[in-house]
Amino acid sequence: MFRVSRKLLQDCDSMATTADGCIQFTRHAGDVLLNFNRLRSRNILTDVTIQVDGQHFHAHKAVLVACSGFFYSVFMDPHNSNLSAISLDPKVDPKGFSILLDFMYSSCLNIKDSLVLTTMNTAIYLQMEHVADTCHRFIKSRHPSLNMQSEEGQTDSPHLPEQILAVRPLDEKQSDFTSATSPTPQERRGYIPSIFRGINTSGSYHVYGDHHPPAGKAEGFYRLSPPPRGGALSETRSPQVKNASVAPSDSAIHISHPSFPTASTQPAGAHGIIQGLAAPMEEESIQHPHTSCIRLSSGFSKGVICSPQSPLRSDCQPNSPTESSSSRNATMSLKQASEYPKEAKARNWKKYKYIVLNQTSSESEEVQGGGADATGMSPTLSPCRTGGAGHHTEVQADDGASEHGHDVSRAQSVDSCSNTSDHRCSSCGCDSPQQLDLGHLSPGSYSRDDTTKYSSSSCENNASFCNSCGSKFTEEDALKDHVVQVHSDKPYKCDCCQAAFRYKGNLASHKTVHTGAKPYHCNICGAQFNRPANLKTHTRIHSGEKPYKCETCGSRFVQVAHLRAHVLIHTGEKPYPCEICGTHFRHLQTLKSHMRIHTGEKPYHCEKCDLHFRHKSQLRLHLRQKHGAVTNTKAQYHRGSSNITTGPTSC
DNA sequence: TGGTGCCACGATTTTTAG
DNA sequence: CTAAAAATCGTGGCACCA
Repeated sequence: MFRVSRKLLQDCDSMATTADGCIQFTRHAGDVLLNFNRLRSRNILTDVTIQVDGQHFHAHKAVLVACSGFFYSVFMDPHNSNLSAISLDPKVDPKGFSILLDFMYSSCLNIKDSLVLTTMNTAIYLQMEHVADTCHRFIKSRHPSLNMQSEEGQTDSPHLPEQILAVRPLDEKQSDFTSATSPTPQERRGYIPSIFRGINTSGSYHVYGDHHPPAGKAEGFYRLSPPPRGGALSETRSPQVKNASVAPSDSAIHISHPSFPTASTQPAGAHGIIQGLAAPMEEESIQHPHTSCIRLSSGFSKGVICSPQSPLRSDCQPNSPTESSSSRNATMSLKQASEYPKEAKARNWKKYKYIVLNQTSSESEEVQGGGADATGMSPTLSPCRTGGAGHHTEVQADDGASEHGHDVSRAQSVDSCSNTSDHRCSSCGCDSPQQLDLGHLSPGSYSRDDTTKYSSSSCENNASFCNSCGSKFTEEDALKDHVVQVHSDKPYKCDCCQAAFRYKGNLASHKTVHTGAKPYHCNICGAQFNRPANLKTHTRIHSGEKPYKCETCGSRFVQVAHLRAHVLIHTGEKPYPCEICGTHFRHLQTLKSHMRIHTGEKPYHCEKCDLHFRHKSQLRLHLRQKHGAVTNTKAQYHRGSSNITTGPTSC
């Protein structure tokens, strides 16, 4: 250990010091889980397949064991440690399992009214009591009349224990599944979650870590019998619960991992969200000394739901992650996001890291478009996903409270799970379900869009004010004109086309492209370039300089973009999907070429043979083989001057 | 001016169809 | 087995942005 200066901590915003001076990387845990989820999404290093009602889920045993007592029991058995696949009883709802699997990897539990019972029962089955407990409280909070009756009913349910973890041999006809014996009822009884004993505030959750499910063969499948669909609760639930299951509006529960700066948001009336403490606690929130309190956002309920304590575990089993007990980390992380130093090398590393551990294509798009890494803030992304769809969370990097001028309480992330954000001005009370009114933002905290930058509509009256000079306008158009004429941040305009640029250099570059001038010459080959930077890159061809090295294989590249494309080989990522046939490609160009299969386009034509080819390389090969054509090599031509030109080609 | 995303080329390899 | 088709991947250059 060593002590660090305040300056260092300021520079390294993801760090914090403990009392003994230990450097704590506050985002580390979150990053690790996020990366695990990315690995899972790309099926990298997953070591087990869980089959649920015909659907297959790939996962990492370590994560499963860390989060589920059930999986802990399965995989910690030395006889089962090599299991590569497990089949749950088909009665297990794959949707419920998917939700819980997503929770394991993201710390966000996203459930819907229609699935809350399924989710709860699956959680019971997987021995994720705290999740089941939360589901139960969720139901109860929506339907207080449910009260304890059903809980007691569950407690007394004579068949429940056996149903919760009924491990039985797979049907003999499925030969690829190994058989397994069932635990004794006494063993199973230990799995009864506390919710069936009522809301347990004593923390006396049952220890299940000492239980081991029956051992199957070392390799093969387990088949496991879950509680009956709908679970015991559904059998004894009150009419209110029935109503809850068909409630028209879905609700989402977000349980924030302490390491994740996730803040759930919700529109009034649309989603009920049990929100972690990423956002500052509101007045209705209560910090219980022994429990982590999660706020039930307005529009859903005004109540406070106290998250359950983590169930006790055996000595060797890790506790499952529970809800956030503090918003400190989350708040800090988001603040860090907005203040993260834009040091070039750091950005490069984050970019590289993003590539190496990027998600699926859809996620990739979200990251790029949603700014996951405009500043490389991947750790600030909420990993909340729904149904394995890989939704991302956009982080509102700017600090609402500081920018607003009022006491703005708003969620700090726009969560795709709820697809909304909760922006509320506590001063004037205005509510913006979509986005915090830019008019509340002070100059300098705006988007790059000129029109939205200054256009504002005060919550206090109908007048609009220029945030730059304070001028008042009664009409939005007048304000916009004022902004463009007076405060445009792109003052450099092209005389020819009126294109505007923020920087003088950009305008100069732009003019060079309209003139076509290429004043920069390569002294070795004479190649001409319009930009010194392009010439500099070009000269690497001659010097052999390849500054960008792949840390995996050691390959070196002239351009960092080439390295980025290259590392996809190692990650296995194919971020370009064909929307028609679903085939994924590693390179955009390949996808474009592939799309010609669907369009039937064959743009490359041999006039001598009247043959059409889909790919230029096909035509080239044809020309060589059939007509003895000699095409220019890359080194012999420059674009536009060769006999193989961009676009459709004929011989 | 550096960083970066994107486009495109072309050699090569892999897959598929006959 | 062979040819065609498709995919892979390294590479060079352009142009936008800050």
